[in-house]
Amino acid sequence: MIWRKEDLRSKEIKEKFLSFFQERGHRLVESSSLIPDDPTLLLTNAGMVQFKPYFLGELQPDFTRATSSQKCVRTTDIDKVGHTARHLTFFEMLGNFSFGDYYKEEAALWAWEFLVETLGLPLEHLYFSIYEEDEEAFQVWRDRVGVPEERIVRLGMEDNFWDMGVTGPCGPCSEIIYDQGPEYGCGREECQIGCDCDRYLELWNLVFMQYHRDEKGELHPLPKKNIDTGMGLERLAAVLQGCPSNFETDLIKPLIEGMEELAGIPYGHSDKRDTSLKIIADHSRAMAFLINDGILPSNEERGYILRRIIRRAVRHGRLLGVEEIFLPRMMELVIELMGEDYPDLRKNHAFIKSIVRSEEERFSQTLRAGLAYLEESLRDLETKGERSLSGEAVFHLHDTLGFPLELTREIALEQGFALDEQGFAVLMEEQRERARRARVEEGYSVVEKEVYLEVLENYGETPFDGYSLDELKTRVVALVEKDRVAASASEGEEVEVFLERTPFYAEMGGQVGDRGWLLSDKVEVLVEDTKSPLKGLVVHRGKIKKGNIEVGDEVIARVDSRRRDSIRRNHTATHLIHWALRQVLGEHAKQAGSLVEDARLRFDFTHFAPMTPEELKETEAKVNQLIMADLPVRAYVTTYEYARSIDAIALFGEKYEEHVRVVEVDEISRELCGGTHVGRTGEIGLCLFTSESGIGSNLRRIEAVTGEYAYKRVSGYRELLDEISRLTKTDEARILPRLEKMIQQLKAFEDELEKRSKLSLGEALEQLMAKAEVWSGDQAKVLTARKDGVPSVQLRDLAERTLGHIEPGVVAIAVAGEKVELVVAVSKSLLPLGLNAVELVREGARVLGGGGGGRPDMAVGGGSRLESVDQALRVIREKAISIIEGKDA
RNA sequence: GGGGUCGUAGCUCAGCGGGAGAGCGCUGCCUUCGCACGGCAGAGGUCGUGGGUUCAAAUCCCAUCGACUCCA
Repeated sequence: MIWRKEDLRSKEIKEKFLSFFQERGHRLVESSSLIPDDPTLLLTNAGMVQFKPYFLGELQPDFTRATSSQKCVRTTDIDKVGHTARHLTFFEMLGNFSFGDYYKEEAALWAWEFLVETLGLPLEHLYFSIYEEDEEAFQVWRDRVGVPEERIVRLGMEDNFWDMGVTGPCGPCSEIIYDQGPEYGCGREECQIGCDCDRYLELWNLVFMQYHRDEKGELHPLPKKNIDTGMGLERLAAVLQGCPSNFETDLIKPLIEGMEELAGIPYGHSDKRDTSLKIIADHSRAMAFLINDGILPSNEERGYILRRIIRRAVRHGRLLGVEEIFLPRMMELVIELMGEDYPDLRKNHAFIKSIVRSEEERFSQTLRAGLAYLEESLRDLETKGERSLSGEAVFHLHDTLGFPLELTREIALEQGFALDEQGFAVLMEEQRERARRARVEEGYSVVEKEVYLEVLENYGETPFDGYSLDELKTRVVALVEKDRVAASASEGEEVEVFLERTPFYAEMGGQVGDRGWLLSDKVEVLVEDTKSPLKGLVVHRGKIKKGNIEVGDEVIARVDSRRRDSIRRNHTATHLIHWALRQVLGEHAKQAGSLVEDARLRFDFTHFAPMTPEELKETEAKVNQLIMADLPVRAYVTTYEYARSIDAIALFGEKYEEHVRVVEVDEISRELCGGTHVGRTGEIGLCLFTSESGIGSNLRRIEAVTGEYAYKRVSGYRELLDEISRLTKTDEARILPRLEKMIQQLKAFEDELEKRSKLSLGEALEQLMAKAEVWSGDQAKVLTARKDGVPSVQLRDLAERTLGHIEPGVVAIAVAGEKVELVVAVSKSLLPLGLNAVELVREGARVLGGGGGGRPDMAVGGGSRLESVDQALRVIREKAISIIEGKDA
């Protein structure tokens, strides 16, 4: 039976929850972006994600209790969405958190108070699960909260022990479960709490973080214990609103209704159709929020998750018989429904719709191409009398054409074909294996890592002074040669040098490592690259040009400052480009990677279409305006918290320390960045874009040059122009009309030439007839001739026309130039005699040391033995005559 | 990061070592009061780009650029 208190709108539920915990000393923290700061996570999939650094002890919050309603996307159970009452890809997670503050007792008491006393959930529907070994939790629930013993259930590691991965904080958890009644169950006898069906709904999970698990898997008690709880808003709303599933709540129902109208299909009449409606409603929410947070459909990482969600939704739209583009309409509904709580949605409204539309259109294309291939394959099978589509074909559809497996299966079955899904699975696994193998080969080898670790442990981190200095006096603290620690190294050897402190910038954040020299009275080392294999450790790789080096030596470390200056220019220019792109294209144009070298820079960013020439021009112009404005560039170190509060651009997916470096260009651009920069933008001189290209769907790349490299380029252009105007014998301003005219003339000449060559073909024919050898039999003639200077494209024509003069007969013409070309034409009427142009031309070509081929009535060939032309013609002639006579006789 | 497929006329594509083609679209003419349909004629191509192999490359090989797609 469905218990129902009153219709509590989900908005009110959320407010009640948040104010409940605010009243109990919790800081209200806003939902963070779906793109987490944490590089180990693709998406924000739980309420605690933004608090993870606090739990790990990496950052200290200025509060110890927090509460939030966090938007989350979770796709691990995407296949279950629409089939169960409770699975969603997008949901809002209500949570309260304690960072070393209160623990189990308060967490449990408040949870009870909120559910039972504030919301009035009836006890007879509630169960409390605990980790089987967690006596403390048992006592809290029974003795402190007053839960009857029979409503407390003990579950194992699988269900009630929580961790963040292999190592790190972890602990038992306790779930509050809502029993929806047997009619929601699977009906099996063994159905009980923990069952996979919809009867026992896990409503609220309280995690008691009390251990730290080390690399060996051992548990150590944490000095400061934490609480992390999470309750799905949709599930709670479903319970409170008396809904059989999440989909009937006021959070989702309007979307289902919208889709009912779009498809003209009523909800609640067919399980299959209901599933599609549910999937579309759920996925619509997810895609709107993902795009809203700046993710674009792509073929990798989070963009790929978004793409899959959109495509699944489209697919189910088609299943419901909606053939036209419908997702943009769904986006409107999502925004209408949730825009009040998430005002960004309204702001990005047009953008979200356009992205969804273009992805839906693109997918329609994919479907069409796949369908064509599939139907053809099935027809082939039909004619061969087979009834099963091969694993290769299914894989090809999926892998290359992006055609979903379920769709292949469905269409094949419809037409009475089976498919080899096992074969498909094998191929799929191979592909996965390939990708995994390729992944391991990155980074430093184990041996290298160990050496570096040894150095780091013995000598500590290398302080970097390169922001202000290009040169300083320092001491060699360690040397590594051929992956082994060494005490000294001598002339001619490759060596890795570790210094007490250094002005050399190690490759990081897309900026290449510095080059330069290590100098003293006794040694000269050319540093070819600088890297940082371990955090804080700088290794100078180079070659000893002169003398010997020893640990303990005093050296002057001097960076190649001309190269460094070029790098500075490019790095600051990169920030300017990032800013300008966002101005011109919109906020969605985010950095997706960059490379800063001395000779050029490369900037990758998210954008959904190739940039137009106008956009490129405008962006480049904006960058150069900033350069001419000669703005000051400042860099300073501050706390991560503060940097975020002033909206410094951080790269998503990067991990930041508590203290971060901020690089500002005047009041315009502000980014977290560890790189080296110019002091004022004017130093960049000039920034020229050299290319814009696509590097994946919705990923673009701009390459540019600055400073002396830009100057060199411009001066190269000028030389090119000079050269062109010299060649075209005109001045710069008139080059274009001049060239247009020349091209026009050329075209006219070509047309004229073709006309004339048709005429001259007649001439050639006459000349050829004049010196041709003609053999006349009763039934046919054989003509052979050599006629040099005929272009290959006309040779066939000439042969055909010659044949016209002697019909019926055989014509063989040879053209000698650099090589010899041969053509043989045979009247079609003579083919029954056994004459074959291909055979004849091959006989001749063999003499010339070549080969040939074609059709029985017209064949070409050739060879390189110029001296044998006459012999080749003779061979063909004799062969042809003998066949004709042979048949005559 | 690792794979796969595709780049041929304005569009959709066939051809996959020896004549660069089809359908739609376009232009003109015939038919019609006019349009659609139909008939006839025609324009339109560096076969993505650059190398190589070959007597011969749209076709095979390599590189490169672009589009699509799967896996991580």
